[in-house]
Amino acid sequence: MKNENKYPIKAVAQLTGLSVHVIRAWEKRYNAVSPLRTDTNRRLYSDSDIEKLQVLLTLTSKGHNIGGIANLSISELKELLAEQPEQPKPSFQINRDVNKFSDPDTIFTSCLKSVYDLNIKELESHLYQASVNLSQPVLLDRVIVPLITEVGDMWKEGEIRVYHEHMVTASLRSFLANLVDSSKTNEVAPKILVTTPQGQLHELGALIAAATASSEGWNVTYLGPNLPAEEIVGAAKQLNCKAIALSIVFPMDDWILRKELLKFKQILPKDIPLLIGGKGARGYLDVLEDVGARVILDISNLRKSLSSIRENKYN
Amino acid sequence: MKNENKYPIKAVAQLTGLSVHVIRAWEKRYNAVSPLRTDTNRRLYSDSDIEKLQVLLTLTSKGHNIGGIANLSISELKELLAEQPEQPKPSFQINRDVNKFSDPDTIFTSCLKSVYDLNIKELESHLYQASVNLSQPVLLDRVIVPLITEVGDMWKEGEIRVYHEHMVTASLRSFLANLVDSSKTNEVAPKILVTTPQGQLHELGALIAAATASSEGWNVTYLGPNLPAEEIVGAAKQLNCKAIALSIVFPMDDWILRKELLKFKQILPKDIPLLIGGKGARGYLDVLEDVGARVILDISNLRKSLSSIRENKYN
DNA sequence: ACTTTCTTGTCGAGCTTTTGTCAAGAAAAA
DNA sequence: TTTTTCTTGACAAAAGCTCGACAAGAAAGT
Repeated sequence: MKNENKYPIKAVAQLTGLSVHVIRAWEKRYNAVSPLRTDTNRRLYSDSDIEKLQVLLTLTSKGHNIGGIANLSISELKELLAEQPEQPKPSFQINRDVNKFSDPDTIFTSCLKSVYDLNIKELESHLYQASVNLSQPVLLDRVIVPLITEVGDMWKEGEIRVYHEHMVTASLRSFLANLVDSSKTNEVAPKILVTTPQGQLHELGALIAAATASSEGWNVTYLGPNLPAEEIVGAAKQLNCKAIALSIVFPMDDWILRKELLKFKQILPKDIPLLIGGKGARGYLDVLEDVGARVILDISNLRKSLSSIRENKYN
Repeated sequence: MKNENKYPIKAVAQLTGLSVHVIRAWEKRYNAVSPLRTDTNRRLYSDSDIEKLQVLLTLTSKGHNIGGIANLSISELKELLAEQPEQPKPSFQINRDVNKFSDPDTIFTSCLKSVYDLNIKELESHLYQASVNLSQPVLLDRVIVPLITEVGDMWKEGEIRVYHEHMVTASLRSFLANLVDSSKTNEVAPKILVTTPQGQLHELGALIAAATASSEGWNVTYLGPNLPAEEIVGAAKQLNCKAIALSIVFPMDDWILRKELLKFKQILPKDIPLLIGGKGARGYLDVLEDVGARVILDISNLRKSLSSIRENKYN
């Protein structure tokens, strides 16, 4: 285990979106984390410290009070995160059509079945039902994201083939793109640029971010995947964007992406915050800290960051 | 026995959708649940508490009165759930008024202007107008294809930047995807698989093909770009497709693509015609002939091929 | 048909607990 | 020098608790 404790408190604040005051308060009052100290008493946070803080932030936004969960271990916290209190689902078939249209878990299961069956039309109709009957947060959190995760897992496990995954992607992509542009354009709304860095071909994460920002009232410009840093910054400048959101899903140790991300340090104006999310984001904590980006853990986190940016409270 | 009670009331409210007031009222008036209390009198709910509240909510929304069912046990409630079906689903259509912009060339020029101005919303609104006022063939032939060509040219000439092209692509992509799925599925219609071969990331051509096939009455399965030959054939077989359409735009002398295309010779069943179009197709005439593919030069060509396949006149 | 009663979601007042924020003064780093 | 960080103590907003009230709608009685 390579224990690299290297982040000063300000970097942690930058990455997580917490304020330095809160970080210290959580440590003092609840022993949430125990960062190492330098000889001169400065705190030095490790990657796992950051991860724990991030999970705590997520859970608090889900309604947990910090005092009650701060002293739990990371694994316990993740259990809480994963836990979706079960909707009643006995194995009887009668139950199926009771709340078929308004229960996110049921819809999710239906979608998954459509994927297995390679039935695109059915999948799309389920998604359409979902978009009518569920709020956008619920739709994203309980249906779309689990679906993407599950399909990704099945693909890794070899349970489905590449074309299954492509099919779902194509379908979800057009569905999510609709969620974005269906919201009305407000001319005074702040603009945000959403895309993925060069080399990152998977765009579902970016689309989810775009849909979220859109539902939060932002004026979203979605550029599709795989765009070089210079282009991203160029577009952001020209469009006068208030923020940039990127999604990274490919796992760590990709030095090309590392290099690509580092470019932002040179060319990104200080006043444009950079939000980076996606499964792969955590593998690049060091670089992200370097470029002053904020790591986004999940959707609620993204919402929070967006609204804080909007109110100019950004750090 | 674990630490079962872990949800504060706020989390329960978010999870169930009930307001905190209602949760407390149900407890006080009907003893619906009996959450534990912390030392400081805060409520802590268990998973089963949450489950019960969820069931109660479902039942009340179906007409049961809370006072009558709140004190039942979970198992009794679940029995109640296993009753009465339901199915209301009104659908309505909005009728747009006819617009004066019905000339394809005018619309095309407007679109191009929007691209120059980097005004995505305007572009999308023009496209929407076009889809309302023009027939699909005209829309594709006179607006979409010229637009893509023109943008591609501008990009080559250096008149626009990469992000411009991305922007247009993203916009067109979602627009075209809509054209595809908006057509109703006919169960007896022949199926066609549309995608691009591995290495080909540009998908607009494929989307145009998909939209065309769709308007020709085919049942289109669009798999997005960049799929290996084995997967393409695998999907076509599983879906029992009557044809496969691929789009190639990247120019010649790509030996990887050459190799990829040659694979089809081995694995493609004889009875599935392979249609290959796009700007790049010409660069691979030799290979395509070898695989027995049909080269598609333009949209009308595609239409013709599709209808001949449909009537089994192919070969 | 018209009251009267019951049911039930919502709200506010007053109080306590939790939690984010800040200031001040000192020390370390840049 | 200027910025960052540290600790401590304090403050105030947010959120939880109880009790009570109110109003719209359903049910029941006349």
